[in-house]
Amino acid sequence: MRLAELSERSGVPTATIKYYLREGLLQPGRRVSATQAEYDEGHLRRLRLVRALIQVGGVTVAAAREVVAAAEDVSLDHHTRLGAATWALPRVPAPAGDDAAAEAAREAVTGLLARLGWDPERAEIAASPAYRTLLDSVAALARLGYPCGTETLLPYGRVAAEIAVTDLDLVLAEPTADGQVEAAVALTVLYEPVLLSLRRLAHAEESARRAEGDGTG
Amino acid sequence: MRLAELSERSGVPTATIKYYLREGLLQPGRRVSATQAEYDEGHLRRLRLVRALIQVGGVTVAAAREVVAAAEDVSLDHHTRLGAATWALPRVPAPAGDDAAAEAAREAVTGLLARLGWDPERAEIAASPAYRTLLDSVAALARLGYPCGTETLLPYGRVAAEIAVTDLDLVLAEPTADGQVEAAVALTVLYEPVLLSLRRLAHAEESARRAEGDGTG
DNA sequence: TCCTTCGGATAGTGCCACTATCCAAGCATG
DNA sequence: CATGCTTGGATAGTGGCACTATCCGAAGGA
Repeated sequence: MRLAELSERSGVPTATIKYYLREGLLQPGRRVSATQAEYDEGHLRRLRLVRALIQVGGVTVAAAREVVAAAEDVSLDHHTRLGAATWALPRVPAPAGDDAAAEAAREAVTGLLARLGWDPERAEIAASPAYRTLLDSVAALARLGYPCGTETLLPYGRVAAEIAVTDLDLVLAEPTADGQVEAAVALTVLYEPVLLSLRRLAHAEESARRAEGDGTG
Repeated sequence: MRLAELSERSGVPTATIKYYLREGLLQPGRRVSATQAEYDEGHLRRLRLVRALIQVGGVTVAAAREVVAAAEDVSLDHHTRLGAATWALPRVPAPAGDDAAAEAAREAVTGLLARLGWDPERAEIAASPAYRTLLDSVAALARLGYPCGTETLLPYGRVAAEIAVTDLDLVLAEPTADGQVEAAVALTVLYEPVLLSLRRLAHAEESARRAEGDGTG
């Protein structure tokens, strides 16, 4: 199909598709003449994924490029490619920190990993962007004086472990290796807003229940 | 204290504090002369909260203004003020949608609420921004062909309900009403990156375990 | 007195995700 | 073959956002 058709079927403006091509989020089409290129279903599928990552997942264009590059890099082993989504989302410009709160955060998180039985030496954990984000977020909580010690974090860690099992099952349900990689990216990122929204709704539900229960609501 | 001291103690540049004052994220200080104003510990605390919301929580300045306005609006009842954080974070510019995927999302989410025993008529749920975000996110998953039916969503809903109980306990542990409101805002927003980071780390841990377990490296 | 500091106002910066315009090379029709 | 529309690539511009740099007159301090 032509670029115009790719645009029509995906709902993405041609100008935006050209931008994505320039930025390397999409492989160039097969050149069929000096001024024409041919795109296939793979391009359409990739385009839809990229759009969802950016619009729904809130991923930046630069991060999306990292993600898709890792996901389609066949020189990496399957396990590494599955982790692609995890390794490309800072989302936080690291508000620095070498104060007491940062130290408390380090301590709380180290204790948390121990309590969860997660290996703190594992490179996938200690060196990951998510680990930095976790430290920064916990430090921010500490700076505001809110409880965020190991015991406070534990329920969140348990819940994360539980969800991860569900997530992995969904990913591994995909029949092909490439399908699993794409699923890992899509499900990791797109279930984030789902989870956060559900948490907020659960807050409303739980708060309303308690208000009703104690007769003050 | 003067604006300069407020800046020094919070680590926020004076120009940025002025900007926040202009945008209504911070109450003006007590005017002590035509060119001087006095700020107190309350301003410092509020400033730290706003900074954390924006830098760590990724909240926009406009949304932060909504949140703090609702949180300090004494004309609202306690329950409504506690919900302030829930009501001010679109984070997603609503990618439209009245297609089959949107319909499937509506159906799956309705079923989910039923299975969780949440009241779909409750205004705090059905009318909340989080509900829209949830529908949009599920629709995006459906558009990509990933499983997101009621049964698939159920584990995430259960986990959200579980976390909400923990969250509410933390909020209600605050002794004062104002403290609870601020805690609701801070903990709702700042535990989001904590939860998402932990989920990513759990992915890495779980994936590595499975890879070790089945001997494929 | 003189010099710094204060707070308020205004305009500008840098980044990001597009988006509008232009261009030359096809292709399609009479 | 002429004509006009379409295509894909290149370039520059737009709008939004979160600051940030500069200027100003008034106040305070040595």
